[in-house]
Amino acid sequence: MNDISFNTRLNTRECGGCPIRHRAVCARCEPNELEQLDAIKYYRTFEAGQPVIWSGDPMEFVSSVVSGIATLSQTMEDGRTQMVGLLLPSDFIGRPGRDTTPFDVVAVTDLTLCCFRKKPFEDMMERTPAIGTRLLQMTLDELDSAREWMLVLGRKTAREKIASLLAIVARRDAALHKVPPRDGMSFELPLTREAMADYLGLTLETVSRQVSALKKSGVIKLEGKRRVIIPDLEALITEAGDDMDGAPIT
Amino acid sequence: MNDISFNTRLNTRECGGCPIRHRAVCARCEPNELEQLDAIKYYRTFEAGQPVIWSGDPMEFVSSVVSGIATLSQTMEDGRTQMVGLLLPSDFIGRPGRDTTPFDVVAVTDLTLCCFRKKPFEDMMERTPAIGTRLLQMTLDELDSAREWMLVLGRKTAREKIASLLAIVARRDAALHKVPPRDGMSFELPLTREAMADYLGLTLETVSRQVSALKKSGVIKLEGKRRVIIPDLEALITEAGDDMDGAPIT
DNA sequence: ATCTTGTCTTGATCCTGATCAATGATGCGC
DNA sequence: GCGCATCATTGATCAGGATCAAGACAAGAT
Repeated sequence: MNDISFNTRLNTRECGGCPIRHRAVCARCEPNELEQLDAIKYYRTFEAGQPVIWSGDPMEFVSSVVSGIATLSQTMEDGRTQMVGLLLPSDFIGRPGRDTTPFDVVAVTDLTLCCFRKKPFEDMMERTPAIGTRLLQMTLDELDSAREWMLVLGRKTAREKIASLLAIVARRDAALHKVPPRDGMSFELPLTREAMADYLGLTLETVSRQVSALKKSGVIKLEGKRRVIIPDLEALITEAGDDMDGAPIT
Repeated sequence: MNDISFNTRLNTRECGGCPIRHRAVCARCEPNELEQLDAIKYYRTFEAGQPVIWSGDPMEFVSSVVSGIATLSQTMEDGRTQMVGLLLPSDFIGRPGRDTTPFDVVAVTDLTLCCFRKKPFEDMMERTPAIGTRLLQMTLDELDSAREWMLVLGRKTAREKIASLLAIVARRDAALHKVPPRDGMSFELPLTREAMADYLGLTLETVSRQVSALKKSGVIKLEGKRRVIIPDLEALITEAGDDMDGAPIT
């Protein structure tokens, strides 16, 4: 793959799963009926670790993740925290119709968001029902994911939880590169042990132990601390306590 | 309150939170632009304990709960079960745009659903964007609730989980009767200990013990096994580990 | 080269909630 | 009334994961 084709792909790729299917980067693409939105859209970048918005803040924009990873989480007064969503490229952030943000959003890696000021976006939704329809589909998918995660949090063992997380990240990573997940695939795990613990309702020590245990039993291999290799995808999914069906490739 | 006024209220009340704000029972009400839906809507009743639909079944209708209570749940192959939603009157069941049902729906009490065949409902959604908008709002609310529940499942102790469940049912019960929740309120807990356990990711023994413990410390009172009295709402919410804000009255 | 700092691993011990088991209520059919 | 089924309570014991604590490892900073 040479530079030109790479750049071409980059420049013309769609803005992730943004409900408005505009182009993310290239200004030279063929016009479409939604280009008016260019007037109200802008990009914001955040460094790894930076908060994007806090729970309770006024919601001034909605956005979609262009690159990088963010987390959606809640914290109790005594400091216990639970991650409630992992935002990968193509995920949507925000709630048309609400004024305040319900959860904390934090950039895990360097992060680029494609933002729309909220009011113009809502006006646009009214004029273009297709946006609402698409947003409804995305929201329904997220609701299914959240509910599937409730099974993980409520009923799975620590080992199953880790395997579930790895299986999900593997699937999403594959989907991001538009290839089916396969045996032997590898991916960079974007989360620290602590972030994994927050996601899974565990402590970081337990996460570390169970990751080691999965490595020892050959279900996963590690390159360094973060790159994970999945020699046998079905084995991983079995460890997660899932069967092969279910689990859409989201 | 005499019989006539009671019947009048009953006959003209809206069909819960159904995205289509038609009248639930009365055929004599003033016509509105959505009455065409009467042609595609019908009612179904289920006895307590009956399944409404199983995960994976083809989805032939969408519906809204008119009366009674249903649960939305998932089960693993080995039998571990996690409830992922509690469907009270006004809740919507179904997924426009999807063909199969993602979770099991079971009637907990006797249940009446107001159903719409799925295809005509989808057509209607296309012609009437307001329905989609309303459905989007409802779905976003459900997503928030699901995410709040993830904190309960992932990070709260057994005692806090029980208190959280009681607080939620108390709030929803109050909302259903259109009164604010208040100290001294009481409600019929519609769930068995086992169903509570499935909702909270606990065993029924632990539920029983913690309910007893909350009773012993005076946070709740019981009349029989099922009727719960909340002498001090704030105390209950404190036991749940929440602060007073958050928690919309849904 | 050494010191920091952040991240991860591993060990020892404790405690919450699961599991196994027995016993009480309550309601229902006859 | 009695037997039976369902649901709930309570007790004894166990185990999975939390907690507390010590070190390992890598990447920068000085």
